[in-house]
Amino acid sequence: MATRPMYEVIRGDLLDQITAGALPPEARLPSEKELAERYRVSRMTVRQALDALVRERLVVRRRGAGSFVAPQRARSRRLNRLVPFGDEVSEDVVTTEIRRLVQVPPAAVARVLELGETAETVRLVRLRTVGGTPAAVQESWVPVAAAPGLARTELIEGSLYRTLAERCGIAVSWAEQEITACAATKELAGLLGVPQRAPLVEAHRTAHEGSGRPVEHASSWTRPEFPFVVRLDA
Amino acid sequence: MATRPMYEVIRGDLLDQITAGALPPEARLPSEKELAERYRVSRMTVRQALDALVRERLVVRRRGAGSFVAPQRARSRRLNRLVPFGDEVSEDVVTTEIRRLVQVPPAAVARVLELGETAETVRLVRLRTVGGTPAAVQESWVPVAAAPGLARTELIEGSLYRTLAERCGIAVSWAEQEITACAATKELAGLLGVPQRAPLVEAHRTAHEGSGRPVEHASSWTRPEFPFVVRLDA
DNA sequence: GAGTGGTCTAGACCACATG
DNA sequence: ATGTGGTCTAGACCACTCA
Repeated sequence: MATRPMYEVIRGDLLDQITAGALPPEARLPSEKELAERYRVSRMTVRQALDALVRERLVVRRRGAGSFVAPQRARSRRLNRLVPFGDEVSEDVVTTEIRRLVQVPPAAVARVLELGETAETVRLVRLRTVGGTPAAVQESWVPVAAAPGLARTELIEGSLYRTLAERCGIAVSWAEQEITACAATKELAGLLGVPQRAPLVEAHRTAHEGSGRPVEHASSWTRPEFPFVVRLDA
Repeated sequence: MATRPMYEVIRGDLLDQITAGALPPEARLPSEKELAERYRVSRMTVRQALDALVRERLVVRRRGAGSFVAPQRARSRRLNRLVPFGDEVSEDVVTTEIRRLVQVPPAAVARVLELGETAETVRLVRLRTVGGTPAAVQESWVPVAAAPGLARTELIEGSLYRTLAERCGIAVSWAEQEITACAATKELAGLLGVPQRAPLVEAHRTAHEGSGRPVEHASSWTRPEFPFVVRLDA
């Protein structure tokens, strides 16, 4: 019996009640004391559960008053998260077309991946389509040394990160992304179905595993109808 | 004596040692037990201090091994934070030119600010200049009702948020931002010194106070040499 | 095996919000 | 005045890492 910690259990129960609507936005949660009694657990353990929900912005605490489900607008979707492309963009059907080859990357890419100038990478170029219209081109480089086998595996549902996780044992944990704008080159214009020199959203991302080792560098070009959404905190 | 909580004191001490370099990246911190003894405090209190540093990504824990200062590359600047424009862009000299007037905003802006169709706002248009070259145009709307006095106050160092905080008692706590691309209109091209139809980074932001009430809606157009940088987590 | 962080207890006193 | 969350104690057992 792989027994989860009690604070995880409590957090899960409260999360279920919040997402199911049994605890609607602004509703008061049971007090810490009451939860402690209900779960036959000490108050510190209840606080661990609530701490997690507060960090996830689902709950706010008010000293002297109680803990409350966060107002809807404070929740703001799954922002600043690394999510598969499909989840990023609505509910429409997402398809992916792939080109893949093994090659030595440009020097700038080798540098951010902390590779020597001659190390090989798997280069993936994907065309993402949403509801039938082309939305984005993504070009990724993954060091061959980091993910042996990637060159010979099919991508799981077009998702590089799922493939790295389930086929190569590499868990991407965080990434830094630069977002800017550019004019469509002739090639991008053709792929994305926009006029040459049309404005595109250009992004450059470096993804890392938990240890901090870089495992992917990617560039993407997206039609402006598909903006990036970011949450900022003070 | 406004006595800070002990876990804040401990966190502060460790933070100082990390930023001063006394505890360099990858260095092992004293064990929780040792810190507890040193500060004459229980281990749970030490853990509160370490929890905070872990959330700030300055420290990583390894069960059975110890707690360590996070590797440099995992820290990644002050990302996903609401910072004054000057802090966003390097060390260059930033100047600001301001136009300000009171007017009823477009319907789309009124809606996100949760205002009636006839409510007035302070509209600020700022031209941001970095090292002498124009970098961005920012257009902000702030409800007059939320910030009475804003219409008659000078901005503190060109910063709307500092002014709201120090002159109007409004603490902006978080914002949601949409980033996309557009082609420079004739007017933007003139202000930013780029050709007409040149690609620009376009962003739309709604900022909220802690209570969740929206206090600003802003749009900005930035030359692509000044990208947005975002950190994403799994 | 010794030391580390992960989880948990059963209390306590305090500052604060609300009726 | 009552009840809430904020802070803190002085222990405990466990799972894990490392020498």
